[in-house]
Amino acid sequence: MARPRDLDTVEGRKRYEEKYQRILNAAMHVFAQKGFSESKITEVASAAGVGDGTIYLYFKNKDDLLISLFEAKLEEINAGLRIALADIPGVEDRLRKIIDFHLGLALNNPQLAALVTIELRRSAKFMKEYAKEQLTEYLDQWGDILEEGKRTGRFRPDFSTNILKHILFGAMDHVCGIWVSNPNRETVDLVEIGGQLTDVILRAISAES
Amino acid sequence: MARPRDLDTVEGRKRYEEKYQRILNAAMHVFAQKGFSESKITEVASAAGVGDGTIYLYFKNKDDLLISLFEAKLEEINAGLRIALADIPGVEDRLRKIIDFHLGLALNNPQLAALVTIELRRSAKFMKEYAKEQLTEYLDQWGDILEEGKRTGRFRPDFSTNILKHILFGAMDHVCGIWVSNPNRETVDLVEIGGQLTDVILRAISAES
Amino acid sequence: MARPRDLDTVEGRKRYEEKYQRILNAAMHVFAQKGFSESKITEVASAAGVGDGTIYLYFKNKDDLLISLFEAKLEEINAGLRIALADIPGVEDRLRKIIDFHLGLALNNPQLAALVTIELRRSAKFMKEYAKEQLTEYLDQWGDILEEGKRTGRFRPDFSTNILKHILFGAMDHVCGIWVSNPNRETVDLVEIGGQLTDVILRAISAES
Amino acid sequence: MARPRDLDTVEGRKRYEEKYQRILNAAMHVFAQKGFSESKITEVASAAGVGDGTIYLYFKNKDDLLISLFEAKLEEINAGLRIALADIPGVEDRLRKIIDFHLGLALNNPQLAALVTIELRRSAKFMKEYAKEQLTEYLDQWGDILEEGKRTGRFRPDFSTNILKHILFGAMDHVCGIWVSNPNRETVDLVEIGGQLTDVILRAISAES
DNA sequence: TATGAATGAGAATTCATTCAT
DNA sequence: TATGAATGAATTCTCATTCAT
Repeated sequence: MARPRDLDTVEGRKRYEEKYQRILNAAMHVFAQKGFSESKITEVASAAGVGDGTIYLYFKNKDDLLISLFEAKLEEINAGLRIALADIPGVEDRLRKIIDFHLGLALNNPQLAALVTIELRRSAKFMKEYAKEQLTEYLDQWGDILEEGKRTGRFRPDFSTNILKHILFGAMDHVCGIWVSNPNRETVDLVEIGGQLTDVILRAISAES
Repeated sequence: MARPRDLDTVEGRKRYEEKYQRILNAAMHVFAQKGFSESKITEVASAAGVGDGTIYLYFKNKDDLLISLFEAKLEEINAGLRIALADIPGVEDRLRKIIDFHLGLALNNPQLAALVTIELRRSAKFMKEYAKEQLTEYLDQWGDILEEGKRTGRFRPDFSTNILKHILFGAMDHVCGIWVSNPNRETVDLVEIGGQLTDVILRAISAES
Repeated sequence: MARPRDLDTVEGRKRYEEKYQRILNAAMHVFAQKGFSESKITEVASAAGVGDGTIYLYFKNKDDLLISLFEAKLEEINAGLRIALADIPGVEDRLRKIIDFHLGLALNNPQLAALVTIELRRSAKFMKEYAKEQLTEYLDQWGDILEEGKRTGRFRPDFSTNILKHILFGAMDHVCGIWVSNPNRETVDLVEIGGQLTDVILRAISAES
Repeated sequence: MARPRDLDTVEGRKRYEEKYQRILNAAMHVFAQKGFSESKITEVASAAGVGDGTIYLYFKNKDDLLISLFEAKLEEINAGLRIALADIPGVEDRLRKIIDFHLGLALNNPQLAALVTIELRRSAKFMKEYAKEQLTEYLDQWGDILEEGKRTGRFRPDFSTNILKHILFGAMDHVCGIWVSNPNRETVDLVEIGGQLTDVILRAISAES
């Protein structure tokens, strides 16, 4: 692999970035479609409109392509969530928002959602070395809300933030996974699901009961 | 593949069954360890203490081995759950039991839990064609309890059984997945998690709040 | 391979011979159907109604099965031809007879004819080491007639017996091969072919022209 | 198999064609030597001086290699025969030429002759689906001469063109086959054989006898 | 003798990766 | 930089042969 060398010119960096993203997007589509190990580099290359060899100018190998894909997308998602939550005051509303945001991810990019739910788990290696950091940050944003709710007395103090954030995430992840892998996706109502989940969780943790 | 022909003698059927299970168990260990597509038939064979070719006397191909593994184990699990719930009267206790049962699966056979959480999702093909039936039955046992709780007035009537069973299952599945893939497994307390989850869910759906 | 040991009892020899022939016939059918290298020992065994291993009590290996098949059948054919020609006086009639006999082979046992035309050539090894002797004897019976015709003045003296017998055999062999491999065998008239060939050859070599 | 994509540049097409022929020739040698089913792809690859995988860039699989080999060579032969007969006026001379041509094929390329005589018959599949067309065209060129001889009154009208062309071809094919598979090839005189065959056939079908 | 389950050497084929252009 | 033809290691699966029963 030889990373392009004219990265110091603005021109060059832009061209580099553009193709890098193009490959990443192609990989996302192909991997989501057939699964990582059934996907061929050639398929990704032709989906990206580049030569097979070009992939190796931008990524170390096939594994690195998957890793980079997760890194980039998860980072994007984390940033997105941070922005989405930025100006929402109440913890209940923040919780509502975070649930909507997660469901929105699946709605807007089922390809990526499918990849994350299915392939991210595939390899403990990826899980541990690369994606974990980003995933942890994502989960922490959930945890922060729960923590804040406890602190402000809006949420009951007697549950483990750490455990509950996983419970919440797992519930959403599974529900999205079902939706994503469902061929007649239209008939299932993600919004309804979001409402139910919000109700359940608020009823369970609200202090005023 | 030439299924052995002396299945009509009791002797023969026993020997067949014994080796079939031996291979299935070996597959479970190997697949759980390295993931399906990273596992080699040779590895499964030598783990089972048989020749490579022998695998093909019992299974059509590598895919069939995975499918058969899921079919057999999920069936076993469903039967186990049915028995476990058989003589428990109250819905709250039944719910408690079902959560314990699921966590117990992970505790008693992390190998299998890892396989189910990770590899079962791998291929929509498997998901849809083979395992779905068994998975549906498993989820239905969850749904039945929720339904019964509503009917008997113990649970609130205003939640969707169908959605909640997925939420519940997803939460547990994720939490088990985390635990299973966690190298320092000992330090995380699955029982504590089970307790928290039960509390949360009962608080959310109990009618008397 | 352990040739049966009770071959000294009449009883035993008969049983041995019977099964030997049974396997040989099964092999003929199977080999003729799918070709030698596409045929599996299991197929021959089940066609013969014996176990796979039993084949190896009667034949050294798969190659030996083919060799033995050719040896047995060609020997049978040679003997048959010798008898057929035994009491025919004139060389013209003998030539006519030999042509009829060859075509009759194809007519009566297309399976074998297909095998001989196709598989006998396959391996120079078989050709040279085993079948050649029998084939040579067969061809010699053709040569003998031509020789005798020359000697008695019925046939022209100016052709090479050795070459002509090959030409004759080749012509017949090919024509039979076409017929054998022809799916709508019925519509082609082997008898007509025999007549034409006889006419041509007699016109070419008769002395009285 | 991924057929090279730069076939639109003259450069590329030439390089492709060159390697395609190189592999085809290597296959001819190897297949002729050991027979198709005894030949390994690795052997063909190393005989062609390419990697194993390269074969699969040019041919779909091992069978396709054999089929393509026959298609290419038979086409070449048909074209050659057409040219050879182009400017020969008399039917007797044309018949002589066609016999010489066929024997010349064996003389000049015993490898190919061996393949055609032995392996082309191997599989009825190949025979019927692929090679038949080319073989038919070849035989038709024989038939055309016989037909023309009848029409012009040079040949007797009382034989079946259709049958005789097969008789002729069979005779030559067999004789070539013997020669090809004969280790001490030098001692047998193909030219002498050609002369004898021509004499016999002309004596048999000429009208002026 | 007869069996057929077990074996494992062997072969075709795939595909990530390289590298000459 | 970009390409895609070439590679060959690696893997699945087959099937002739063996051997315990």
